[in-house]
Amino acid sequence: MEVLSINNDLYILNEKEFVPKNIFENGQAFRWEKINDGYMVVADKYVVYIEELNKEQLQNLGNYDNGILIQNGGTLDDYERFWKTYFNMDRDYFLLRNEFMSYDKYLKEACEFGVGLRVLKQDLFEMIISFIISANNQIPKIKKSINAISELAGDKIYSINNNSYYKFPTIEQLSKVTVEDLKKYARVGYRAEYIVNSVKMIVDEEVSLEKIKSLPYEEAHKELCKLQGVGPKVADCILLFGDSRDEAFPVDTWVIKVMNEYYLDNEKNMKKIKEAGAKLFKDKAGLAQQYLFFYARENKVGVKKKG
DNA sequence: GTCCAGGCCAGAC
DNA sequence: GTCTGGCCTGGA
Repeated sequence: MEVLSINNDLYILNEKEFVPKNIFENGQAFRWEKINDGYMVVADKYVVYIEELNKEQLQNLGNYDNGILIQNGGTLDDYERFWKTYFNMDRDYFLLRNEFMSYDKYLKEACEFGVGLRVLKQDLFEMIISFIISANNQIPKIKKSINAISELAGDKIYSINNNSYYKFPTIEQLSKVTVEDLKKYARVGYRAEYIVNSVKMIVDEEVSLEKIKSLPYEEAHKELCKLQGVGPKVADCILLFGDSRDEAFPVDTWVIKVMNEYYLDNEKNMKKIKEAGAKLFKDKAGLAQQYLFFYARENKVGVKKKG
């Protein structure tokens, strides 16, 4: 793997374990938009366009086998300080998949299907709010709500043509937004109270984000569940995508389907499904979950066909 | 009009 | 502790 920065654009070269679709369309991130063959992504203070390089571009850069463009991603310093962490570039996904492929034939198939998937390390506070919104909701709506909240309270970071992009608000900024505005502009419905109350609990340090980062997984999970609108599934998403807790195993409808299709027999108890995940995949349950989830949703595993 | 979506909460047992 | 019904909203 090699990283270049040319004219404020970053290039990640000769890294096969990096497929934008498998990273962004995997339910872990919401601040992206499919444009042409790539993705417009807002992360921290950055607004970037990410796409796979074609043969000509690879040749011009110096005969690389494959590569990713992060347009407007910044300098190598930006890479070291932000992108490297955001994309978890220190994790060797090739090794990880090889390990998983020896587990069982289902995980093997999911790992082959999901080559290039990576679990992001995003901002903890942003993940808390994002996944409170995600409950009983669908991705296009979640994305709209989060963009609206960013526009409502966050700093403007970039404008192009008539589009403006906003950073996700800080705790301080979001604490000033009212339930009424969240309902009216962000269309989050009954989740508005959850957001306002949870932000207040964080501001008042009834729940400390620093503490959560330092606690062992089980205790961090318990701590997050004190927040309104945060249950077991949402807490696991927050820990997996916002704090790189690989043992977190979010059980959503797709995981219920895929676990019952391959590992369990019509188990409906979420807690038991989660325990099965922990037993099967141990301290890497969250990573296995990502491959299984992606495979299940893309292939509609466990969905009864009509007719 | 009806149904449901990447769950949580409150109340009942 | 475990189970059930209700829920904002927008699109099928």
